[in-house]
Amino acid sequence: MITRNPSLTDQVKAHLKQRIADDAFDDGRIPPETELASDLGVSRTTVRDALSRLEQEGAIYRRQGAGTFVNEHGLQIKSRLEEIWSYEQVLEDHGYEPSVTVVGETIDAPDPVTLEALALGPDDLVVTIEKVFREDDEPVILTINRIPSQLLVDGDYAADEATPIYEFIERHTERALSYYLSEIVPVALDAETASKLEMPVGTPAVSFEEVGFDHANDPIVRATSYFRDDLLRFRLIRRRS
Amino acid sequence: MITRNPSLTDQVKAHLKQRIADDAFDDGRIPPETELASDLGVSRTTVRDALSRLEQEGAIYRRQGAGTFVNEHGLQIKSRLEEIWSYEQVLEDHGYEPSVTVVGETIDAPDPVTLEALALGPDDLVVTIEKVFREDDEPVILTINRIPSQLLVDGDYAADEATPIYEFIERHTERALSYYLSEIVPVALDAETASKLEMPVGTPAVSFEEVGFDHANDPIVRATSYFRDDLLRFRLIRRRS
DNA sequence: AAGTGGTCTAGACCACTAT
DNA sequence: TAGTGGTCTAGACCACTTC
Repeated sequence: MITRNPSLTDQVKAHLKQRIADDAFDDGRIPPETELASDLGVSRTTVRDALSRLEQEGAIYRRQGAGTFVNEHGLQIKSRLEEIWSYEQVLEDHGYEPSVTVVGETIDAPDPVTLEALALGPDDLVVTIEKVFREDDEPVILTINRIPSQLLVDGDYAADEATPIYEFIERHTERALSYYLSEIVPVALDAETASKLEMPVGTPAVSFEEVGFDHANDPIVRATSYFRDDLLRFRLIRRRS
Repeated sequence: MITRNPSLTDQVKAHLKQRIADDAFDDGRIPPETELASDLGVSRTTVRDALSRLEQEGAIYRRQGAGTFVNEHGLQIKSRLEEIWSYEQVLEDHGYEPSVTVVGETIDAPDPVTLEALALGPDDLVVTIEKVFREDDEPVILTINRIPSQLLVDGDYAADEATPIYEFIERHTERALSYYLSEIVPVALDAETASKLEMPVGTPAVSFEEVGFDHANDPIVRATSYFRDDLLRFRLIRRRS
């Protein structure tokens, strides 16, 4: 059944992804774009948009003049770094069934980095929410989210703090997350973080330092996250720009 | 002067990028797509392709119904993680003038990880090239590249080892790099690596473990890289997929 | 209501690969 | 030479924001 929303491109992409997963293409060869277009009853442009996105994800590769092929190496990529939107989803993509625990919640004056990153005034307060994501009782991710308290128009947000942060923001503020600007920072786990992740103090870890912006391009959240490298490793594809 | 190659899309993208850098748009507002199209004498599709790529890079943001705007926060991104192609370019993007030193070159039997990653046979050998990238005498990056010796058809490659690896491969093999599949791995610098990067032993660092594939999707190089976090930090944009 | 970006079409022509 | 993916066009219609 072909409808709008999700877009035709998204439907074509999902369809092809399914057929790739089912190993439905002989020799890993995907049919020509014109054939896909007429088979699916859409324009070649729509097919090409879907194929471009699958290529970006590493699911296929294309060779001009030769054809389009399944990329068996791309299957290693469970979640693409630049498309991460919630850590719940990341863990699910890795085959985990995550549980989330709120391990801390405070309202305080912001630290200097947060004050600067969120462009706050001297008297503004921030709500800090600290969460641990676990798989089978093993902690995998620790996140610290800081949101200006003035944005939380709905005072009754405490019960909702375990929901994914983008959803929490949509529910309890009048903003919505558009994108994150992230830094990849290497750390040795300090005593407090190590204990929360149940790892030895000093274990090398990757952390993300990021600021989330809304649709008007205003900063609305600063997040810091730590990851257990033994349980979760980030992969990505790099191409010539 | 409008020609093909670079493509129209690339020319439009470069043109707009320049105007953004020159701060030529009042209030950060970029003209409507239809206006850009007629001004530049190209179709709206071409303009939209260019704008989409600039949005991906974080240079602009778009709001349906409202318009297209310069993203002042995007200027923080010197080089996008998923578009890195040579570390020379990364350092130049950060305003450095890098110099490259080959600090080691061997031909040996591959270690087990390399053997597996490059799908080698038991008797195959690999050429290992180790390089340090410096800025103003400070080491910033250490890379180790491993290439099957059988691919190096040209025996006289030794003098070329300081050139960027993708160029080295194009010159001295019959293959060309198409993309890398990369893992982000946290490490504490061991004695040898620390000494090459002139940092204390045990310093936390980000490293990349990656395999490069050619246009036929065969693995042709395995690379491991270490970065000085105090001199070079990777940034990226994360969006909803 | 007017104007913006988002999606989709049908078709042309080019560049490259296979045979 | 035939067939593939790559680029580009002109235009239609939709969804959303702004006034």
